Amino acid sequence: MSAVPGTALRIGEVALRCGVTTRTIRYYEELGLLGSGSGREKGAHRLYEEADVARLQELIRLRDLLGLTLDELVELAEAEEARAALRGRWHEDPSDEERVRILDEAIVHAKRQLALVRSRQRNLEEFAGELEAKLARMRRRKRELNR
Amino acid sequence: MSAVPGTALRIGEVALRCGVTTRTIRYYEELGLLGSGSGREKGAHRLYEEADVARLQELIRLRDLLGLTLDELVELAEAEEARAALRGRWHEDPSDEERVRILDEAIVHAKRQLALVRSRQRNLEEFAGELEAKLARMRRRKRELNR
DNA sequence: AGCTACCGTGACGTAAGCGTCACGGTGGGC
DNA sequence: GCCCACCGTGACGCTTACGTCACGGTAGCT
Repeated sequence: MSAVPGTALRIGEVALRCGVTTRTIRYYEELGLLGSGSGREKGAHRLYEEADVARLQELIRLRDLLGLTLDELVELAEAEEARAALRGRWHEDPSDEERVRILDEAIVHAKRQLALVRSRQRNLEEFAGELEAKLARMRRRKRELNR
Repeated sequence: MSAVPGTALRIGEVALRCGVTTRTIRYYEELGLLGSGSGREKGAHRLYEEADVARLQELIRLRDLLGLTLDELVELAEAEEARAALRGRWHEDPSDEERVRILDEAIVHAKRQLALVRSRQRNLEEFAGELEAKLARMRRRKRELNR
């Protein structure tokens, strides 16, 4: 939500790009999932940039592909924000040990998400396998009929 | 729901095995997803067999892995029941042409489900790919720090 | 300044998917 | 026959994830 000029999107645009409604975006902000970031004057329009769109799209993917609830997304986002706070210190205090620690945390986080995705993939593969087997059985029976 | 003796389970057992509550099972029956099958006397306990457990587990998988709504499951089940009605005619009227038609319908159905699963797998693979890339970037930066 | 299209902020509404009583009935072991 | 654990049947409750007004404000264009 920092003020990078030239990439200012209004809520309607963001909603369109992400395939959700503006209501959803405001709701997610209310839950603490999205910006609300650097205080905007009361009544003023929300402004977003590309990074925010990417963020929202990732949230939607976690929701739709992995079936995470919004509460689970909030937990996840809280962990991310803790790391974002660390990232803030990245530029101020460039101690290399500190940087390695920050990276390590981020890596652990990404690995956890990846593990979730992989697990879901395995479940789907098992399911697919059973469906293939069923299909094979039916096709065999059909061939036997055609003889 | 046919009367195969020796495999009679009560609702609580089924719930336990499938990781749901009895309420869920009754609700699914109310929606037409499960037996209610060959009329049971009013007030009598529901009885299930292994096939019913398998059926419920498949429904739960479709719900959890693919995120289908119960309405979508109902549509799916209605199509299945139409085919089950056909299967009834399988043994009465063993015309080979009829059997091929029945098999063809079942095959189309299984293919549709499989396509759904494959599509979901592709989406997950894309997601996993992005996560891997992110991980690789972070690991590279970490190595650069350790030099 | 005025027009138009979009936006912000409550606040109430709603559909899905069960949870949770209350109350009476079932059924299998002793 | 009795007991105890489980079940059936309503019926109302609840949470999640937004939908849907109403009403006033904003901002870019002219």
